[in-house]
Amino acid sequence: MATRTAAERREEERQRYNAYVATCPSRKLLDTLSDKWASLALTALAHGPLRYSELARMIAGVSQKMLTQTLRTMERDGLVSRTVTPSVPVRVDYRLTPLGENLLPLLEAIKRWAEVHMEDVEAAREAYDRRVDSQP
Amino acid sequence: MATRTAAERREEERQRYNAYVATCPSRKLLDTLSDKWASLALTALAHGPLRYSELARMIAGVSQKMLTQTLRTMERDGLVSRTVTPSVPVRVDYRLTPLGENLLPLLEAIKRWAEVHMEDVEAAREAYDRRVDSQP
DNA sequence: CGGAATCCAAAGGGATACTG
DNA sequence: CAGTATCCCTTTGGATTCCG
Repeated sequence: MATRTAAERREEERQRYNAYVATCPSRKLLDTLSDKWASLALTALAHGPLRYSELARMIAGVSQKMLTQTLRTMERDGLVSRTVTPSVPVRVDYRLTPLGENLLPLLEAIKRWAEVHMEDVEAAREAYDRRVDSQP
Repeated sequence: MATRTAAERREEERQRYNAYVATCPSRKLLDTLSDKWASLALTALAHGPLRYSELARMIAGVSQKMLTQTLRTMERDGLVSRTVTPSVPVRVDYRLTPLGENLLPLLEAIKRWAEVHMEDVEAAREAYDRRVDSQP
């Protein structure tokens, strides 16, 4: 049956990739960092704990769904901790764990590389686009 | 017209994010590195140029479409260069540019951080999952 | 050999409405 | 306030086919 075979092959490929990700720490870390809002949340929390609504305001453009999802993932990964104060209304604070703080210097390194080299990338892109545009 | 307004709002959000990405080098860099196959291609090319088919074999699990797309993007970003030898059949080699080579140490830094700390992340995940599972 | 073009399924993610 | 649940559009990416 062609359909089933194709689906199975797809599943195999997916698992091959997952297996790779599972054994490759760098890949796992990149997956975490590149989560659309994770690095933003991480740097937002760099200077102290914040409430959910404060985070939502600082990370302009994030939807409530994605903010919650991002924070959950980061909590699960041990990068942030979540503290509920059972007042009325409830108050929830997020703060970096030591592990999360440990990640900040790496983000800094990424930022530094980017600040130094991204204009070269920009220039390369423009040059590339000019080349392509001038080709019929 | 509700439909049009919703679509416009969505478009605005998208552009807000794009505007942010455009002004944030770190975010741009993370977008590049986290491209599912970019870091793999980068490290595959670390020790010298490779042909298209060689890359395809080294990066097991990548589809031809994604490999091509990744290489195009990296070429546009000035990270790799593409050389066509017009023989029959054609031969195409990819190699890192100086800019691309310059990125390798950063990948190394990411790899080192991951190797040192990802087991903490693993442990945090298991602890988190145990906590959640034991809650009805 | 090294692609480009097309098609389609699956995942991602925003909007909205509801809850403790 | 800080979420959860649902709906549904958009994007991603694999499979397949065709080309120089």
